Amino acid sequence: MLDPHRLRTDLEQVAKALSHRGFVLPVAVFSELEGRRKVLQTRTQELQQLRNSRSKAIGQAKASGQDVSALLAEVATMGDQLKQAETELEALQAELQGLLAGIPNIPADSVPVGKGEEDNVELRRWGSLPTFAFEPRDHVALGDGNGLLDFEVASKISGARFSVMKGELARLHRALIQFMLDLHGREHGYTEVYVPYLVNSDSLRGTGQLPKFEAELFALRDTGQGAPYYLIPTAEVPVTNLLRDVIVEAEALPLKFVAHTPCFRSEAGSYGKDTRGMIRQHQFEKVELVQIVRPEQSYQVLEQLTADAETVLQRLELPYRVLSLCTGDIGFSAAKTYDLEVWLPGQQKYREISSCSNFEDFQARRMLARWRSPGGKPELVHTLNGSGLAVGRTLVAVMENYQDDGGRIAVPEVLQPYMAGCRVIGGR
RNA sequence: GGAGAGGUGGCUGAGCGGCCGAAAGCGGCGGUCUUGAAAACCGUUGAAGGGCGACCUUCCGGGGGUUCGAAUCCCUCCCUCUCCGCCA
Repeated sequence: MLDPHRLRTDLEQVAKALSHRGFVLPVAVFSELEGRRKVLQTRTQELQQLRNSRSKAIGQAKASGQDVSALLAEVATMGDQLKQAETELEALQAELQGLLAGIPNIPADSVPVGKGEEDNVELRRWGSLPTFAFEPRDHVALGDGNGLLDFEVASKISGARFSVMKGELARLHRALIQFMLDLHGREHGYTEVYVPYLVNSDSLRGTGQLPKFEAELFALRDTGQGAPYYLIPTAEVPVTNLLRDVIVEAEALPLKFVAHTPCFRSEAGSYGKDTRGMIRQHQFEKVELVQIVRPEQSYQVLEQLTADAETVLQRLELPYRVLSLCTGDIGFSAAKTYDLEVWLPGQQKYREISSCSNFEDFQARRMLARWRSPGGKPELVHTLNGSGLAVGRTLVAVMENYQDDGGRIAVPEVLQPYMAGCRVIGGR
């Protein structure tokens, strides 16, 4: 959520900044609502003040034994007036809140201006692309038919966009998770957390998935009482919400968390996209990095967090590149985002494997996550997160980059300790 | 699932329908004292919103109701704890 005060005082500038990401701020609607809000709020508060002072007078008169019938008569019609004003104000504020909740974050100044994917700026590349003396297979060809990957049985059990991994491949997948958790936990100083995979709507509002992106979520059938649960689309939701409605002491910052969770996405609107293989699934594993920091440090931390994610690819010796997403391509809540894209020989393309973002105070304002600043006053923290990494896609990258002409897959050196020394899997 | 107890400020914990944004203690901050620190003593200390401002409004788990007036009474939901049952 943007700062409502800024929206009131600097509407044109905000609208301009948002136009860079292709968002049209309904300026006229907003200022009209805001104008009415101001009048109505003032009036409501005046009525409340009057009621409070009259009620107090009645109390005092009663206490001193005076007759209060005159005072009561005076106040008789006030209740309805006040109730009406309060109801109107509430409706108006709900409308404003709804509008506000649908406004995306303002891109940082350093974000390249552009319309979409094609305008993202490549910052650097790491590693050299593997060369093969044969036509490299994609991960489906490498895993299907030899018992490692089974999409048919997955679709029988569940449907499209699910997969079943077996044997050494399932183990390699698990090894990746352990490796990533250990790297970030032991070497990068993140605290490992285990969190719920089902969350309430407040949590999703806090990180910005609701109200705008409900269609991308899986909701559990309402059990009849209370609000429904949602399956998390990313660990970012439960982990960042650890700080919801919390004021942390300055010394406690930065808070660094790493969590491994499954992620569930409906992938609405991506029909026909990446239908082959396990690139785009309804269920996948991810190791997520989350940091809660002082505002003045967040951009420095974004670089560090991105570097932490890059380390995973470097240790796995997977070639990748880093993009700075342009204003037209960054996510709803983000002020700035770096994407890591790994090289997939089977597609002869770089594909997204991590997304590292600084949300500044956008999420913090929604969830009221604050820290006690040196002045003693609570201030909003800045929140960041990044995949470190998407496990399913990392597995795909390992399979495709480490294949040999027999369709076997070499186990990256750093994973071998997690595989009981196993050095090669698969083949037929 | 059954029975009971409870949710109040950073924490613990009081709170006859009006003098309660809320006692007291702890913690925090400032000061006195001290070479310095501790102790002691004095003062101060919740959050959100509106207004240039004096100031005003809202908030005692969430929502609804009764009342001129609700932390306090009623309804409802959620959560926590204890016991029993069941269960990985």
